Amino acid sequence: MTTIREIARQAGVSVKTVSRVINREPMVGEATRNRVLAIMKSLNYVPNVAAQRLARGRSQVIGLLFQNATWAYLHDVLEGSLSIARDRGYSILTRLVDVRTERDREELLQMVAEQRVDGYLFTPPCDNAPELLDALHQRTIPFVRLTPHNRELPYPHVTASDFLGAREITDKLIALGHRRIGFIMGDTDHIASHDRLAGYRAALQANGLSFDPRLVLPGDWQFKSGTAGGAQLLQRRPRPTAIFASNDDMAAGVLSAAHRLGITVPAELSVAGFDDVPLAEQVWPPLTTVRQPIQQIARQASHLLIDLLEGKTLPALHYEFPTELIVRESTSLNPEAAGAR
Amino acid sequence: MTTIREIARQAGVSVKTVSRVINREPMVGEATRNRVLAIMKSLNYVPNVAAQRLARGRSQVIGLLFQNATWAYLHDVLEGSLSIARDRGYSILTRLVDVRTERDREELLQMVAEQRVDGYLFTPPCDNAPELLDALHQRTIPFVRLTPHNRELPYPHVTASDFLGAREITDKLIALGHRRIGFIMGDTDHIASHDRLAGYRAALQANGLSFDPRLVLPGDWQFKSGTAGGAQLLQRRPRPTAIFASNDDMAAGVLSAAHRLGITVPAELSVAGFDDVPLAEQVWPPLTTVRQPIQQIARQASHLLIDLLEGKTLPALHYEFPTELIVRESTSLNPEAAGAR
DNA sequence: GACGCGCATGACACCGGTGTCATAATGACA
DNA sequence: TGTCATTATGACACCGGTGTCATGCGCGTC
Repeated sequence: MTTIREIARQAGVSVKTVSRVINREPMVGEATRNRVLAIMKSLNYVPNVAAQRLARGRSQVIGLLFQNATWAYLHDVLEGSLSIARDRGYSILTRLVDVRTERDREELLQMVAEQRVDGYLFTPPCDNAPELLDALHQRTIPFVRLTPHNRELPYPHVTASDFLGAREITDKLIALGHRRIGFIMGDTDHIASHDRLAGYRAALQANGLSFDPRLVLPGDWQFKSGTAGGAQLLQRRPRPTAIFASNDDMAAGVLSAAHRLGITVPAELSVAGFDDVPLAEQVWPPLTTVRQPIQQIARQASHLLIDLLEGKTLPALHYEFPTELIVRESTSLNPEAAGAR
Repeated sequence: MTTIREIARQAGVSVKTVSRVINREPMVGEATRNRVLAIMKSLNYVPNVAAQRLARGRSQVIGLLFQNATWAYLHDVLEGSLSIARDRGYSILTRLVDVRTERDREELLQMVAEQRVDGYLFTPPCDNAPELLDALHQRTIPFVRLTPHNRELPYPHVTASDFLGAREITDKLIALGHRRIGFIMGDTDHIASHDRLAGYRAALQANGLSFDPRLVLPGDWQFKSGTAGGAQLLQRRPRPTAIFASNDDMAAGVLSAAHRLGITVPAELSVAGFDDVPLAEQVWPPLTTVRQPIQQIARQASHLLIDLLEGKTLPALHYEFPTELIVRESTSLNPEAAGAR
């Protein structure tokens, strides 16, 4: 492996000058720079990052934390953050953690002490540990949360507009003539659950429909809670003609429940989800849902984190991106409404 | 941050002795070791990995490469490799690459030159680049492939027994009385596709059934090719009473095709998949499939890679793990056979 | 009592960069 | 022509560990 000293020797300059060229520092003469660059290229030189890290006292590594996020979500997060990190000279260290355990929380702090990572990107549900966030903040370890559970904390985060997305898809169901629309909630300690419920309620109200609490069932984002909630809602009399589940996994559960009860979708029941994960297209019938711009969110979050790592101050703490309504075959005109016309 | 010198000073020993304690080297007196450990603990000392890496000339980081693997797969790979890496003092650097591009291939080599990573774990389809593997081998950069496309190359890999798994699930369908069993293949330049087909054929032969090439359709692992292949198979007369798709995504596609044609599963058609991804449980009806021990494979691969990194030679190049048959509701007795009894 | 040996420890160079500060060269300006 | 700011460059310590080799010591052996 060729070193900076070898380059310096061949170029007839000091190692510091080579270092300046490597780091694109301004105070280097045009001719010198070109000479050094040429030699670096001819020798196939690449700087040793371990040495850079030691000398700089920074690792230029971002820790990306996740636990059990859906994998489509993780994919988009990786895709987005890796591209930004690469552009800005950082690496991504993926870490599977359980922030509820003291052990993992300790380890995250230690990773920084060891100079393995400089800062963290949190994906849900990892961000759901205020004591950890406080500890990080106290040690001035930068971090950014993506689509966090809790939006009240005074720490930076980037998210999608759950409220508007939910309102839009509920509006759509209402526009299709549905009046009795079931709702299955996400995990209650995830703020998005409440926002999506609020969006649902806002749409009802805006359309002059009354909110019926019996049509709202709890869930936990998992497929099984969709099956259970769906089965329960479909026993209500009069039966809801549409069900909006707070995510696609649960919506797929609703489809299963409907199949099991012999109820055809969308003829007898419209089903809507949220997130637009690949599953949404792979169930029968494909789900009408709401797409979140996860890659965009991840890119923005990465930029923010790197800005923080480089000592900049952020113009704002919280960033919100709009969602997109995706209409597929799991929803249709309410037959009752069609008949009443 | 406290350094090794501070520890040495307080313990009244040389930095080298502290270094020995840190690295659990043998030649340290019992009393000295305990004294040093106590001081390290009291000062909350953690060694600086950047310094270690520089001094040792190794990064203790494993690059985990992937492209568009299914995310359940990636999850298990991460879960498995992270746990081993953690135990053995390594980190995992996740990397999204497209090995077909010269640029990404260059970058992988550069990452090693920069001492960012010491070796690589390849997940499909990333391993499908012989020129890259050769280049790595030539530079003696260790790597291990997980469930690789090509098993002929003389490089280490860990995989599951596609052949046996496919034979077992086909056996199961035959045991249920099916005689006309459609088959949808995976991507043909993936060796697993051929192994699964071979398993299917072996089961037919072992049961005295003749192989009918008209019942075998091409596919590419994607959901859509399952839809297409399923639709085509279901137009054959006499119609197959069962379809074995080479992975769960395509099997889900077959389910969709059946739904669209009004064919009920499993009453009129049994459907089987392969891989047991979460999707398998989330479609209707839940899929009978074959589970690969991905976490186990990932753990084994990580061990092998770290052994290589630490200069050991492997007892064998290729490792194969058995699969597990998972029976769910997408398969049932062949009604024709039941009637014929 | 001299010798050899195994164990415990330390001195010191070294890994390959970066940061700080000094210095030389150049040009503008009084 | 002297002064001073500006630009370009270099010397050298330093980051925080590890590897190599030398050394000291206690003890069994002849």
